[in-house]
Amino acid sequence: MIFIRFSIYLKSNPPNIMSKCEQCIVRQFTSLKHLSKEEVVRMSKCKTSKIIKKGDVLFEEGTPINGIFCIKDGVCKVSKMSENGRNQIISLIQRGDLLGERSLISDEVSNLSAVALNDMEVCFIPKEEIIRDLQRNNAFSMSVLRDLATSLKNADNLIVDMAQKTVKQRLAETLLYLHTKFDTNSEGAIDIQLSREDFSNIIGTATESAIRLLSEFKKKKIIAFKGKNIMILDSASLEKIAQGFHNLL
Amino acid sequence: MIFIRFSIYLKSNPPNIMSKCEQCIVRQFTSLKHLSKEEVVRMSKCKTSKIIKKGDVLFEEGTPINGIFCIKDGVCKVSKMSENGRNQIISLIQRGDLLGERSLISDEVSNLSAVALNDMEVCFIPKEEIIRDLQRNNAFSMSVLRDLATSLKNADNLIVDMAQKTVKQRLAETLLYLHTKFDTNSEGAIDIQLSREDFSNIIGTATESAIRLLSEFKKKKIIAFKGKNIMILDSASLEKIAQGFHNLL
DNA sequence: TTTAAAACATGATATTTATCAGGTTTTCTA
DNA sequence: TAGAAAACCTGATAAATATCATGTTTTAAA
Repeated sequence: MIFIRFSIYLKSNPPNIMSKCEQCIVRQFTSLKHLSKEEVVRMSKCKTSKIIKKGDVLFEEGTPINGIFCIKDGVCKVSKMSENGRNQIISLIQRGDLLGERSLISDEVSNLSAVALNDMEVCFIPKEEIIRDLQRNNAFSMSVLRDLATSLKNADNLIVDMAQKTVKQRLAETLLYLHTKFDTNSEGAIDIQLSREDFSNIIGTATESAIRLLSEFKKKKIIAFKGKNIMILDSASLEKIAQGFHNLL
Repeated sequence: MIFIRFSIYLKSNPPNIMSKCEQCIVRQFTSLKHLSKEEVVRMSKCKTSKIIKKGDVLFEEGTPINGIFCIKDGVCKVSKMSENGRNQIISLIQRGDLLGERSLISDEVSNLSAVALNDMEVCFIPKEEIIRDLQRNNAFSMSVLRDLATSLKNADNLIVDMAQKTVKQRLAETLLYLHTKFDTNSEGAIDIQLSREDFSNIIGTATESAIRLLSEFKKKKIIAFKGKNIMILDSASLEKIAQGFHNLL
């Protein structure tokens, strides 16, 4: 058992931290795949790799980022403080995602914070390098344009959900989203650990409300807890709840 | 009096509908200002101008747009249907804004609907033309990239507000936003007409709740109604309310 | 100009959600 | 490994908001 775990660890977390971008598989999942061979070599030379521990901050709202992060492994939550003093999680970012494009393009301090949800391996590419590539490589800038367009579409959907749906609907929606976005672990549970407070910060509610609703879903056998992870037992019910059929359950 | 009105009409609504992009002032407010002389001439030849009456639809959620709109005059509301069957207004678009970039870039049907709030004058530039310019003119594509980045930042802010703020806070926020975004008319009121239902669709609440809160603000002399338009009397109070100081008022 | 429809308004009530207050369990750290 | 801190949980209550019902005013259309 330990042996199996170890082999999985090796697979998703290659210890070769300072590997070159030329050979990096993760790059192929991102807009960076449109860079030319020379551009990749240049990038590889100026990039830095970092290990970020669970709970550590990648960057903080109001501070300059000065580059973009390419996520090689792990997951982080991206959030923003509300004037009410509560944190709102805007998105979850994982392996194969880029992070920080927006601030780089607008040349502004970050409007968001990013905190690791588990141990992460990320590469940081300095601003000048990316700006240079954006200005010279049209395939690359078009790809970034498409990424931003997708983010904007997702943001629009989130606005509507936040404005119109009940807390219960939003929780159901979130669970379904996690189910599709993240892998399933050996126990059949979603392979991401979110605290009850994280859940409340995703759906925009009081922590107690998130706890109560999760308990309710558990009692109704819609979800189950496998340690700190959640397993979806009845996604059909979750879909109905997300669409607003509360009373039928 | 009629004469004065007529002269204002001429100023903001030049009857020369089919004017050339080369001479169009509005183009200078948009990313289209980065196009070369030749590109502008090409665009001018393939663009179409339209008059859109108050209440008319520019495009509908789920349908292809096949180009972008450049707003020469008037205002429209951009909204999306929630699964709950209620409409959520995502943004208000006015003179000098472009509309439809996102769908064009992602090559998808629109995720949003746009409806005129007053009589509008818009130009429509077909997709092929814009895509061509995006691919060849880097200053232009970088500018569109910055536009999308700004939209994304605004969307993030809206998500947080919708998720964390009360309906009263959101209404105060909306009124302040309208005050900064739109001009003031001759009576000192905000020069845009939104129905109570529009307000409820902006802040994401029941129409009755929007009505009640607007009445409350009126009773407390924070706003006043000038016909169908709203005048801000006490923006300091609105700011406090938006930040969550409800009970002090 | 009359009439129908839409928009606006308000009260009563039900539902949803937050807050407060008090617990238990788990996790971290000295 | 003990003790502290964090996370989790539950009940009681208050506050915010939606819903329903009903009436008035304004707008648009015949």
